[in-house]
Order: sequence, then structure tokens, then C-alpha cells
Amino acid sequence: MASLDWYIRSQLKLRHLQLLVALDDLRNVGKVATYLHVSQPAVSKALSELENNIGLKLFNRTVHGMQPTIYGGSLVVYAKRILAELGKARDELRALISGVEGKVTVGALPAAAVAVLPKAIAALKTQSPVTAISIIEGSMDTLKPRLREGEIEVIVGLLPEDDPLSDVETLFLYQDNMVLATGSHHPLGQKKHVTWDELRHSPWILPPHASLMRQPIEEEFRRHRLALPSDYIESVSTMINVGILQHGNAVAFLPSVVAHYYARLGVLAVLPPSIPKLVHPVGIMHMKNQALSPSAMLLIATLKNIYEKG
DNA sequence: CAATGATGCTGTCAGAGCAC
DNA sequence: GTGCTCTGACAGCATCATTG
Repeated sequence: MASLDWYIRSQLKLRHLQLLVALDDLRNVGKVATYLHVSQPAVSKALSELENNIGLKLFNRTVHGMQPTIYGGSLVVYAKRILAELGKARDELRALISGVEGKVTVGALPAAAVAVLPKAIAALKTQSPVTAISIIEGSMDTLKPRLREGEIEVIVGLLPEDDPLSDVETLFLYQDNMVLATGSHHPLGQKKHVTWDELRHSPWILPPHASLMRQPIEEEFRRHRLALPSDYIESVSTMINVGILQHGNAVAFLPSVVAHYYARLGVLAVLPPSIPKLVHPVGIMHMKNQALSPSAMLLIATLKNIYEKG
């Protein structure tokens, strides 16, 4: 076995990192071989060589395929980060070659999709038209792993509760109100007062369990001594939620800016304020231990500038 | 500097072992 | 038998050292 330090510093190659990530994703040597355009023994040998030189077993071979060991799983996390960083370097170089100043990949949570990001992007493009922006919309449970792997540099949306031990840095922008909304044709939309008892007979659109908004909504039901609705759809997509409300008879909590935006267009009705509002902080998240690209720093500065001015 | 041979790396092919 | 992985023999290619 070679020295671990020496091997990682001078012998570990990108090929090995690609192999580890592909094995973790596909869990099958044959599929990894096809994916990497090599033969199956080439994959098997490369992994064996890696394990021998590191002196640790990285994957357990089972009849159902490959399962990462604790060592393999740990190495895969870093391999993904390194490959993501290289991807960013490639994008940055491509951008420089094509005359673009840089690129930032942003994860957008639903609260950010309609108001926060479009406003910030418009401001950023005025300031730096040649900065490229790539947006990935999703829920916290899908975006956070991609943030940790370095694929996404910044997430904008509802902030999780403060955790000093977290590896994610949070920056507060503003407090967002969640309001109840229905389609503009819904009978409840015409009423001056709506009770929770009336609401429980409607179908609901709820955020998934992993979503930050799910718990406060469940608490609101408990506070009114009501069971969670049995007729519900789980969705985190703003566009789909608006479409369902528009074409059906469901109700849903939406970020205030989103609900009022579609209410002005005549698509949705915002229910009367007799229903208590849910309040949640909206802001920016990025990894504490990963350097931000100049483009990501510019986006964060633009966002802070907009919301500090109010 | 160019040509040549040695060496190492990475790959393929063929076949074997193992579990179901 | 099927599906999976591993091993041994060998080949192609790039790099390095040596020599003229």
C-alpha cells in the first residue's frame, strides 16, 4: 500500500473521481463501464487499484451491485465537490472566452421564484449584462444536496431555522407573508370572512413533508383542532400550484407576493385576512467553507442592496 | 535535436467464481 | 441459467532515459 498522503497528492486522477461518482450513482460496474465508455474490467481494475493504493475498501461488492463503504461514501462527497468545482472553472473559462464576465448557478425555492430573483436578476443585468445566470428551481431537500456538492452556489428562498452548527451560511433579506389563495372563480374567494371549518371541506395543495412551510401549516391545523385534509396534493412548484388553483377548487398557502401577483391578473383570489398569516424569513444560503465566485458575490450584493433599501 | 528502446499506464478479451 | 464482479494475458499508447 502506498502512502495515503502521497497517493492522493500525486497519483489520484480525475478518472478515479469520475469513477467513484459514477459508481455511487449507478451502483453497477457494467453500467458505469457503459457510462464511461470503457469495458467492465477497466472499471473493476481501476477501482481495485484505487482501493489497493489507498489501503481501504471503498465499495462492497454484492449480488445486487456495489454499495459504498463509509470510506467510499466519504470520498464520493469530496469527488463530487471537486468535479463540480472543475465544472465551474470550465464555465468561468468558457464565459471569459466568449466575452461573458462569469456565471452563477442559483437554486430558487418557490418563495423566490416570482419576486425575489426576477427583481435581483433585472438589477444585476443592468449592472453587469454579461454575467450569465443559471437557475434551478426546486424544494430545499432537492437543492441543498446540490449546494453541498458545489453544483449550486447560492440558494434563494425561505430560510431554515438558525443552526450555528450548520455548514450553510444564511443571510436574511425580508419577512415573507404566506396567504391563503384559491382560484378567482372559487366561492370562498368572494366571501368577506372565511373560517377554518369552511376550509377543511376544500381540497388542499400542501408543501411536501421536507418543505420548510409544511410544519407551520400543520401547526395551524392543530391550533384549530382540525385534522390535516385527506384530499390534498403535495407540490412545491409555484407554477403548478397556481394552475391547480386556477382550474380546480383547491386552496393553498402561497407567498404573499405570488398570490397578489396572480390576483392582480385575475387568476387567483386571496382569501380575507381573517385567516392568520404565516410569516417566514426569506434570504440567501451558501456554503460556509466554499469560496464564492465573483458572479455569486455580485448576485448576493445585488439582493442585499434591493432589500436593505426596502 | 532526433531516434530508439524501456517502462508504466490503461485498456480489451476471454474465462472463472459466486449468489440467486 | 442469469447477472454480477474479478483475474490473467496481452496490446496500444505516451512518457522518459539514453545514445549518437
